[in-house]
Amino acid sequence: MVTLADVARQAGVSSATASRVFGRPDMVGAETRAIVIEAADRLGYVANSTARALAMGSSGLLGLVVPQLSSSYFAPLISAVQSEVERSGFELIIVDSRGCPESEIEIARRLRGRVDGIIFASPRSPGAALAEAARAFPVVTVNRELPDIDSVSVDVIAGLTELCELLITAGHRTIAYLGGPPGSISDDGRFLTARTVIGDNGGEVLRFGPVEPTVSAGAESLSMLQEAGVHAVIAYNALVAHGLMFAAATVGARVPDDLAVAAVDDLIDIGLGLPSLTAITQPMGEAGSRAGRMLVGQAARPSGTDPDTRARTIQHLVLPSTLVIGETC
Amino acid sequence: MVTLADVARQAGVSSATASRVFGRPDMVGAETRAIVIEAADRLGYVANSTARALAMGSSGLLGLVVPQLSSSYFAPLISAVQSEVERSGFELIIVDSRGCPESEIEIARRLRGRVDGIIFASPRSPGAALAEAARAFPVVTVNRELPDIDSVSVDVIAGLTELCELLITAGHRTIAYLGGPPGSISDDGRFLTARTVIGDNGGEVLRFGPVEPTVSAGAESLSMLQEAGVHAVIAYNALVAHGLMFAAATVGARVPDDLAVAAVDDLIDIGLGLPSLTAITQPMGEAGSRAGRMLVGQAARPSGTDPDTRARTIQHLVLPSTLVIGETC
DNA sequence: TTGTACGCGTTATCAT
DNA sequence: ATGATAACGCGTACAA
Repeated sequence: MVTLADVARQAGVSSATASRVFGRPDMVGAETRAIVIEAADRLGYVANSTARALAMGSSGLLGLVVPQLSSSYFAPLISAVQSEVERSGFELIIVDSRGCPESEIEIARRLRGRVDGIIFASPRSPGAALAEAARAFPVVTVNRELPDIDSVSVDVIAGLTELCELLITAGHRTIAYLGGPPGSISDDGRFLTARTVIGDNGGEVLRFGPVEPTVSAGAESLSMLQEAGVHAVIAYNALVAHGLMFAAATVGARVPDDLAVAAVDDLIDIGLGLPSLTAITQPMGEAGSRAGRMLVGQAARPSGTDPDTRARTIQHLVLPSTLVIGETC
Repeated sequence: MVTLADVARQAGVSSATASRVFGRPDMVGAETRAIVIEAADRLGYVANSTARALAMGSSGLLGLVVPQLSSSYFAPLISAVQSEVERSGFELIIVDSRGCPESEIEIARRLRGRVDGIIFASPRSPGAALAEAARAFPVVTVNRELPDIDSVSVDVIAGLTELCELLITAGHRTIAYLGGPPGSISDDGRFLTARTVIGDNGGEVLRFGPVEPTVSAGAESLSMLQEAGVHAVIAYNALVAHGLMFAAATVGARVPDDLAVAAVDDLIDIGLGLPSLTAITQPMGEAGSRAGRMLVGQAARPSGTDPDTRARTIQHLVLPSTLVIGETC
């Protein structure tokens, strides 16, 4: 490995000057700079980020913890966080907690002292554990508001309300809610919202599930809905909704005439590309870039900053979801 | 931040002893060990992995570069690599190259000096650039065999041959190949294999596409196939295949009677759960854990090891794909 | 078994 | 503008 000292020696300057060439280019004479750079890439010098991190007291590494890496829901978030973070000169380390609360905090412990901050996406851990982590380093949560932690969340309630009203307007009175996955914090909230809104409008909502958030689980659920005699369904998830539609198509049921289908999120952005579904589009990409920006803001702040100053300015950002009306409803 | 020195002072021992308690527990007296541990977690000591990395000359960090994070194809690979790597006490940093060759090597440059090794999954970069990276640190490629770099790849050719023979046996003579995505290295290979095998058996293969690897792109392609009068299609990808099937169901075309559908990979493992498709199952999870193991093996080797020793033992692991016969064919 | 002292590669302070 | 030097936190010969 070729070090800064090697470059300095080769260029005939001190290692301090060589260091400045890369860190503070303007603090060094134009010609010396040229010489050093020349020497550097002749020797193939690459800065050792570990040493730099130790000297500067920060690693330039940020963490993102998601419950499921392969989830279509988080894909745009992950992508956006990565863009945002790299744009600010940080590196991103993405970890999959596999939906397991204990592993979330286990991950936080492992990452401690290695990253400058962490984003927890839809964390399932107890708030206390997250707060504990937040005292160790900057933390931003997504879809989870905790008193002392910056957060950005998507307001599905608004879109869901709009959706329920749409269904009522369309004449539906009995509406199925097909929920999932088991253990999801947001599932209950969605059901309750639907029940309230629809109940207030003289309708009734039947809760089915929970089912796995997969196409086949959706397909298998169709008969259940048909037996219950429902003609409108709100699916937890676009995969489930498409399973329903797929099964409906194969048994000759018409959408939306025989069964109106809607979903709480869509899959347009993530390469599945099934646009005509009536769904609540959640701006996960936007959420990701906002969360990324918030974390960078915290992490970039000189570590000497008075902790109290940071504690007093907790942000809770809420992004609106929008109802996209397709042909399935 | 509480350092090892703090712990040592608190415990009344030297920092060397404190260090050994965590690194070489057996080299320290039982009671001193207890005291140090006591002091450590009373102070809430967490080892600074940056400093450790600098001192030991390795970071305990491995990198995984994928062309697309949200791809259902790579999801099981990513998951497996992560498991494997964590099992060996490493941390994994996952980066999305967005399918852009330049960004692959750009990433390699950025990660240099920060990670102990990298896995490139289905890299599109020129071989020379990858070889260059491989001289800087341990590298393993997936689905790309380069002379001097360890690799593990999945042999789709075998499964595809089998599939073609199946279609021929079923009586098909004119078979469509619906390819994509643009720029994929493997796409050409698949088409050529299909043409060769089917041609050898007196059949003919028509190439369509490339199309985006999405469900909707598949759905939109159906009419194209119907106009061409084909009754059997091999889709690049299971998403595309399901788009075709979805479109077929809605226009009343029967699968497999009117149109036999097969795909080169499936989506069973990744939460889409659509099992009845005839498809070539690629063991991406297995590939991931093997690649992870290979990289760990390289990275864990003491850095003082003679470079020549490592250079002479390049491994190219090839995993078989298997044809899974569903109802669509 | 334990302590002393040095090195890892870089940045930052303080001279010059 | 540049150079000497002290950190940064930890591992590890080497000595005791």
